[in-house]
Amino acid sequence: MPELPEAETICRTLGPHVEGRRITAAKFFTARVRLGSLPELNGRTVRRIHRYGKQVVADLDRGHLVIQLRMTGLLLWNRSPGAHTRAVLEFPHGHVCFDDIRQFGSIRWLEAPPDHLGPDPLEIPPDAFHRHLRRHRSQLKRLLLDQNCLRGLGNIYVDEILHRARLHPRTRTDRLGPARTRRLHEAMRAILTSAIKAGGSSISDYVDANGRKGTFQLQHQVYGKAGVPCPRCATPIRRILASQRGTHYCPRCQRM
DNA sequence: CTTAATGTTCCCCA
DNA sequence: TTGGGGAACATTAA
Repeated sequence: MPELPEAETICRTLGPHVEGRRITAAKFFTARVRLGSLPELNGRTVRRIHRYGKQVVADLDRGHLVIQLRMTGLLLWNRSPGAHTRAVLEFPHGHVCFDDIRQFGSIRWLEAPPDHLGPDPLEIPPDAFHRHLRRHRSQLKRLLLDQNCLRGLGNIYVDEILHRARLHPRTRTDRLGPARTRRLHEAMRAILTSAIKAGGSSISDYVDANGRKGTFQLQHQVYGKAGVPCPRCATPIRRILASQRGTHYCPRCQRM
């Protein structure tokens, strides 16, 4: 579920509950949720909650807990554990449940903070973004989804960003000129900041750490809207497969 | 019963 | 070496 705006929203809603607090117990209910070996967490203090791309990172007094939410992961403050609860972190004043229906998510421990992925879409300047994309010659959608190229974008937001930028998902990145890259950069910033402001997109079951849904799905222009008239030109939105993902775009506004 | 789902990794081929 | 296709992971809902 979480892409950059959802991960950001989870951090903003979870941070105030646990930052500066001491972990009193860590419980894991499935083997696959732990990626690698974790040190003793009991007694460790959570210094800060922040995101790295789509991942939620808890800085501890030593080391970092990195939580990959993948498709269905959720971090929930003070909710009773259920059938899909894979791990629980306990504090003196409450607990965090890591719920994950599909079990693709994971929790791992790193001595040093993660730094292996591409730049953050909200931090990269327009000119660097242009040079960055020009270095590859793949389909635009594929490249934007590649976390090694850019960290944080996922299927929903790439479709929304490409529609706003009026770019076809199969555009070759090596044929993007400065004007179109600039448009893409502007669209990326605009969509992501609006989505964060709206608390993310709740399509199926995403909620923030307090259990609240986001509202950005109400502003979606193309994602999940195959056959619906394009808000800009009324041409029916088309759904194709690009980079193995369902891809929604306007065949008239977004030409190659 | 089949298909698709907000993600990532790995294997294979050109 | 680079890019792209497909499978795999596990679960639910339409």
